[in-house]
Amino acid sequence: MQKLQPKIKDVAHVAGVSTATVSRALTQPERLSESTREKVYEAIRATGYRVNKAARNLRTRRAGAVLVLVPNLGNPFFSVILSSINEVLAANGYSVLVFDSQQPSARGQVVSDYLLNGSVDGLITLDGNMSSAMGETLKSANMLRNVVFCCEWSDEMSLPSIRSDNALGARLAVDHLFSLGHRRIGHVTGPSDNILAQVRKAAFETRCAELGLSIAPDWIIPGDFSLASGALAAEQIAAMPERPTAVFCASDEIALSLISRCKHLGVSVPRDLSVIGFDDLEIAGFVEPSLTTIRQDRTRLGRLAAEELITRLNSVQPQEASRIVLAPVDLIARESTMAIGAESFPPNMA
Amino acid sequence: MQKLQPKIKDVAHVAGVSTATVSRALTQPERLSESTREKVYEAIRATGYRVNKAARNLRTRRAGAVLVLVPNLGNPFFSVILSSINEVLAANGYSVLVFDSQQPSARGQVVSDYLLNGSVDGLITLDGNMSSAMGETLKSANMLRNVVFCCEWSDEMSLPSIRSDNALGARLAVDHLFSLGHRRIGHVTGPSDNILAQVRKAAFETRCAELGLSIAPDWIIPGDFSLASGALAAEQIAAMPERPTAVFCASDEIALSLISRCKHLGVSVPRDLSVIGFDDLEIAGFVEPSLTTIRQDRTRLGRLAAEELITRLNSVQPQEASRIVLAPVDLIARESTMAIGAESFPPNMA
DNA sequence: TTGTATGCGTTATCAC
DNA sequence: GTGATAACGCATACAA
Repeated sequence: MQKLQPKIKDVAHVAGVSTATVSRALTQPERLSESTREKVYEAIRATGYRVNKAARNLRTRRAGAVLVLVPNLGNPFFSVILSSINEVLAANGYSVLVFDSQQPSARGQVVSDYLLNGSVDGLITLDGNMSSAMGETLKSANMLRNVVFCCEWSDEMSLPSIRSDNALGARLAVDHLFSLGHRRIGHVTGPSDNILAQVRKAAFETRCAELGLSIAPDWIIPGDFSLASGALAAEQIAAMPERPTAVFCASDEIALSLISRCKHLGVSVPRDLSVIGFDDLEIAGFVEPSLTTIRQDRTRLGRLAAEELITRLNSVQPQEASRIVLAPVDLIARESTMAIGAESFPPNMA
Repeated sequence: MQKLQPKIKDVAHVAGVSTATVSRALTQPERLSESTREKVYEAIRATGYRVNKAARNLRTRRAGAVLVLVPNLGNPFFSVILSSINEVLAANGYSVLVFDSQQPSARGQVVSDYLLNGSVDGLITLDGNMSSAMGETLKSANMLRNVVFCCEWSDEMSLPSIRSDNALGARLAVDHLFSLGHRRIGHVTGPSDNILAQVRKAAFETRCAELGLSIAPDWIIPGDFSLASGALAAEQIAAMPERPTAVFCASDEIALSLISRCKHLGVSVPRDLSVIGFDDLEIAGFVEPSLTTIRQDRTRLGRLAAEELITRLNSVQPQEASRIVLAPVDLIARESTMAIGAESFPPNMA
């Protein structure tokens, strides 16, 4: 295609040095005398030379790239994380390869290939459902030490994991509602096979028990994090003879659509029902009523995961096998929750 | 790291053939006799061999990867597109490299490197603001024929472009409002340097003129596609002595937050103000009132862009330089717009 | 149909 | 501090 792309040899010729010297100027400039170093730089500028990535990768047996596995790229929750991962990795000279783990494609094979054929040096997965096949792949490729979980994780694999303090988040949610006087609290869950959903639900139940709240079985409504499941949950709640006065949703998407559907059904939020979400999507602050929620610092999650991986990639020493980093969460009190029995409205934080 | 990774030579040895034959089994299986082909496959299975990507790339002078440039990865509008791009490219054996073009990093240099150092074979950019420097880079790398614009584009570069019919969208919006009896229509724009914002605004004004509507200057409210700008626009509208009865927003995010803020300000949507958005984000159907909007088929946009690029990458023949594909848009009428003067409506809980 | 031999562009190992 | 030179692992032109 481009026959004219200069190679290291051309630069060496122009600079009047050997190819080895040019290579050094690129990778360990401090080992050259200043004069030759400048000569080489000048030659590089003059020729417009760029190192050929494939050749370098072949020789160094590294890829300079990281694979990020995202469950459902279309979900707005993940894109911010992806962005901050990208930022940190780019700043450290790594490329970001992205793959949607819920894609129709025969993903097992595809992902394995990335790992085994040297396309990437490491993996950050936002998907906690790692197949055992993939675990085997990682092990066989000696890549277990180059994997970092972000947000989600798998209890079966003891790998480093950057995650929000989900249990704390659930407790904060329950405590918030409790302090507002709520004693009848429901919960719309995430998918039962999702680790986040499991942890949040368990912590919800534990906290309720600690506070002496009795939760009717039908107040635990199965969902899947999606907008659709939030709307469904609203229908169920509206139809209950004994409604909860508040509901803790496992995601903001659930909460947002639940609130909207409730309005349609004549259930007013927060007057008839207080609603609290999880995530703090950007839009949570821009709806009416604005959404009380548990904030996850997605930017930090992505950044920490990227930094953790880079540390591992750069160090020869085996790192602590399964480092778990809990990122803090915060309760963001907005308008979708209010004190029980309280008349009227907004920023009513009793 | 992994000293044991089998190479093509090992497979050849096990299969009792030459390395060339193994290579052929991988790239042009039809040129081998069935017996040897099977022998090779078996050996590959037995050894657990995987092609070394770097070596292949070096030899073939291809990367098997595509760079996708996304302006603000955090914006939910783009992630669905990214997902469908990923799907098509993966199905065709290409990896997806993603880069946030609004990243703090010295992006010009970084992106240029991707293109010049052979990391990628082509580029799909969702960012229409292509710097002239980058245009030069592409030209010098002979990569101009491997670039496809998706969603946004640049009029200065005649490159293939997959985009929604934005002008039609704006017309549909105006016509919808007009048919509902609205004669005083406002518009919240996107960023003035954005091509989509420009086209939508121009088409809005043209259509209004065609319909004989006079638009007060202050009804054209500058925005930037963001939630924040929608809320600001609501403030401005509420404060107007002569309000429009309807407003066409350049994005769903603008529309959604505009509606919410309007409620806070005592302006009821759609009773006092009809609002129509642009994009049809998933959440548009899950808010209350649900959002009337112009639907863009994001999945199709991504898929078409990916397919267009693949066609170009696979063909030696020079393709039509600047093919423009207009993806259809649709008006999705929901609850945020209503006939003027019409008394009440759905969930209008006053 | 299959094997032999060369080169893709770089970095690492030696010497000097 | 710098220069030869041998890999890195694969695909392909050419022979057979």
